[in-house]
This record gives sequence, structure tokens and C-alpha cells, in this order.
Amino acid sequence: MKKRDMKKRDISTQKMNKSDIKLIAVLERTGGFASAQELHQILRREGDGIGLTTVYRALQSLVDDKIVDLLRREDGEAIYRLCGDTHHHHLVCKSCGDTVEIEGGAIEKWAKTMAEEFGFRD
Amino acid sequence: MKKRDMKKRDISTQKMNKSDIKLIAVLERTGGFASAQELHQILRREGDGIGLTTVYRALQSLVDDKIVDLLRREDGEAIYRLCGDTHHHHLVCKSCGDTVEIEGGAIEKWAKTMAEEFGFRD
DNA sequence: TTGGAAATGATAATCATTTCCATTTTTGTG
DNA sequence: CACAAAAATGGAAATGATTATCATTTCCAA
Repeated sequence: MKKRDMKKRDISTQKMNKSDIKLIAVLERTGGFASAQELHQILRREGDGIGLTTVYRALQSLVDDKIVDLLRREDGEAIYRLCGDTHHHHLVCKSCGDTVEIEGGAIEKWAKTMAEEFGFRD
Repeated sequence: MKKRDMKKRDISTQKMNKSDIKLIAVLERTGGFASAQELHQILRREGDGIGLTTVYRALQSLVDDKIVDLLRREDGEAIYRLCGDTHHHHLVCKSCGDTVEIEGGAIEKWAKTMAEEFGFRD
């Protein structure tokens, strides 16, 4: 199939440009979280001359499309991770910051129930 | 009693300097969260010539002493709030960031039970 | 009163992130 | 293929929060 016949709305390529793909590839390879700066360095180290601006743009776009999650480190720096990676839900006290992972047996089951009731989705 | 008779270990004044007190006062008055910049502006608006540096230093010190909580806004900016203010626990997915407040009736009760079981404290 | 420690605040430095903008690449079409 | 419009790119400058410096002032015990 020629490229020009591929419709823009093809879900697999929608809104995906080279940079997006590069970023996804790195995130897949490294697993876990990484900051924009780190991702940029990794790509550079591998010989890719991608610009920092483009990295930020691609990440923002991936976050908008719910392909990548955005969290914050303690110091406020943004870190990114592929959505869909296995992860757990946590109990977090927003004030004291204490965190407890919810998992295993009854608690896991309960978490799922509550999650649904409150509109959570994996 | 003369000032020089007051012992340093008086719990009420331990590690507390004027700036700390000012910040606590503002946080008490405003309630909720505020960024360092906002707190600085508020004090300035009230005629206090306190410097931004001092605001940051005082807040850091209060956080170290567990008198003030430090959270982050969506954009990563640090926000502060007095510890001990009534607050709620939340369910937060660390990946997607979705949050649900846990409160009311049975859920509140359950939260307390679980909280104890997992070592949470208010 | 006095010497040293702590506190203060203006200024400059850092560092992540965003904006600008000119250039290049891609894409669709005749 | 050629060409114009749209999209992507990346370097440089701007931004904004936070931190580091450092000279000066305040505090306090002896």
C-alpha cells in the first residue's frame, strides 16, 4: 500500500511523527521513568541529533494523546513513562506524602472495585 | 522573665525565628496552599519588606521541621500548607495521576481502618 | 560593651521548560 | 517530476522558579 493511500485517521499512525516514535522507542527500551533532559541525552548519546525542543514537543504530544504518563519528581522535575506499563495504585496522603502500595489479595480486589466505582481506569 | 532567661530548648521557640513566624501566620490566615512566590507577595502587600530568599529559607526550614507540608502543583511549582490543617486522604494513581478523595460514611471509616493497618497517621 | 553566630536580602547563578523564528522536510496534487 | 502548503525541526533567547553568594545587620551571651 502506498503511503499516500494511508488515511490520516489510521489509529496506528495518527499524530505520530518520527520524533514521537523515537521517544516511545527509548521509553520502551529503558522502562520506568525518565525526564525530558535524560531522554534527550540518551538519544544524543546514540547519535541522534534530535533537539531538546523537539523532545519536549514530542513528549507533550504523547502525554496529550495519553500514550505517555507525566509525573513529578520530588524536586518538581517532570518525568515520563509509557502508559500501559504494569503499575500499581497507591494510597497517598496529599499532605504528609506518605505512600502505601495497594496490591495483593483482598486489598487488590477492593481497589479494583473502588476504582470502578470512582471512575478509575487502568 | 527576661529574654536571656528563656532557654533555647523551649519547645515553643525552638528553631523559630521571625521569618518562620511570619510565614506561619500568613499560612494560618490564608488557609490552603500557597507558593513561595505568592506568600512573598502577600507579605509584601502587607508592608513587610521580607526578601524572597528569606521566604524560601523559612519555608524550607518549616518543612524540615514538619511544620509545613510541601506539595507540587501540576506545573511542578512547590506549594506549602500548614501541617495539621484538616485534610483528606486520596486515592492517587501514580501513573495516570488521577485522584479521588476518600471521605464520607463507610468509605471514610474504611480509610481510617486501612490507614491504621498500614501505619498512616494524621 | 563586644565578639561571634545567626539572620537577612539584594544580586547573580542554575536549571527545566517554553517561545520564537528561520530553515528543512514531508505531503498532496497537477 | 515539480511545486506550493503544511508540518516538523532545532538553535537561540526568554521565562520563571529555586538556590547560591556574599556583604551587611541583628541577636545574644559573657
